[in-house]
Amino acid sequence: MTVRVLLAEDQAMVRGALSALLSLEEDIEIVAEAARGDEVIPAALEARPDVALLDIEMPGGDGLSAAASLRESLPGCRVLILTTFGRAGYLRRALESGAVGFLLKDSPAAELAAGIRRAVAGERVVDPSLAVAALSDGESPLTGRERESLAASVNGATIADVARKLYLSEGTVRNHLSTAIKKLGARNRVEAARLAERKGWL
Amino acid sequence: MTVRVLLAEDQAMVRGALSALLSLEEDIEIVAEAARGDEVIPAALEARPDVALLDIEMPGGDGLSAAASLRESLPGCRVLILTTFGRAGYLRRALESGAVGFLLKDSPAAELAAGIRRAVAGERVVDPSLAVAALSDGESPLTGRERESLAASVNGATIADVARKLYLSEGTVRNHLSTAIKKLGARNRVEAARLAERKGWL
DNA sequence: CCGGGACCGTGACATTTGTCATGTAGAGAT
DNA sequence: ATCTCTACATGACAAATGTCACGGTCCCGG
Repeated sequence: MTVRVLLAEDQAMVRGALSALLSLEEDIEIVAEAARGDEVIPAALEARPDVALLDIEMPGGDGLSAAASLRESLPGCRVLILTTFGRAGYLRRALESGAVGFLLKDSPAAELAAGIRRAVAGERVVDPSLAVAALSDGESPLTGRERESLAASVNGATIADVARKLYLSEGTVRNHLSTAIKKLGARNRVEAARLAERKGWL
Repeated sequence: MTVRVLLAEDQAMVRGALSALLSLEEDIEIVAEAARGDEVIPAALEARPDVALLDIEMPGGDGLSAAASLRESLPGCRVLILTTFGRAGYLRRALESGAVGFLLKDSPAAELAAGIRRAVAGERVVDPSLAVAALSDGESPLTGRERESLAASVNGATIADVARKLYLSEGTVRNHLSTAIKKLGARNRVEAARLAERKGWL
């Protein structure tokens, strides 16, 4: 009885390599591949996989929202998230989205097949060190507006730009950014954005 | 006659997957692996590969400088750079470092083995679209000090911090950043840094 | 109902950042 | 020798950013 796997990963060479890696396993079969977030659902409906292996960072919609929709349209399919970044916020959101596991590309290659088998067996698959980090990092201290303001100013946008985008006064945006900066112990909104980003709070 | 390959890539799972992919080829053999930049030279001296496949972004020294040292300590070994980012500056620096090829992780998986064979045959291996981009992007318009000032202010450092680090007056740093901003058509030093970074000019 | 308390919104004010005019030094052309 | 061009350095000034004190709304527990 082989496990039917859908593989979603945007970098073609990595996708092909992972496919080769999994094809070495007798009991695992790649039945569908996706290069973009919005290709996941159609491919899954077509191929009916037992397990979906999703990257987070993809063009056309990220893996977390794909996981959520997959949860609805194909409830029997277990979702495993496979990503580069061990951000606590990612893990939390992944589990909220109905994923049963969270693997890091930094982990040994052998854990991939093992994780798939454990997912099929109904277990949760989470890197232990990552779970600890998620607990210690905890929840985001940012309020909704603070998060929005910070997120809108990541790529060099002016405060005036952010204010326009959020339909707020410039003073208000400055204030939200200021409190965010203080909460995160940063010197700038730039540094604040970097820190929040790294924790997965954006 | 099999090709002996060294594989340097920091993400263990990707490394294992690429290894599996290449092992499927009859005429290719992985004789060494490295997870960090500074492991490349020792591993190469030990295993004497015909081809070194190097990622750029690695802890412990990047793949470009590893390529340069490899050029000296093992001149017979062809160097192929394998990276996520098709930045023009990366390509230029890679070729300056003595690499014979430059592959993108976005390319199809089949190009990897093909690229290795072409490298062994003495050909240059460069993605054509990337070569065009490199030519159109051209050289960096930034002067030395401008580049330094920008690079020092990427992660949210204050102008005062940058001035201290470079032993300059604050006004001077402001001026270098200002010209850099104007040259790149940016609104901020943040945006300027992002643009320059993406072109590989940092 | 009546405080807290959390979140949001705003303008005044101080600090930081970006722009400009100006000056110096070296390299190459005339 | 002089002229020109580029890179570098600096301080004065204008514009953007960060901080602060203040109100308003909503919700929850007493």
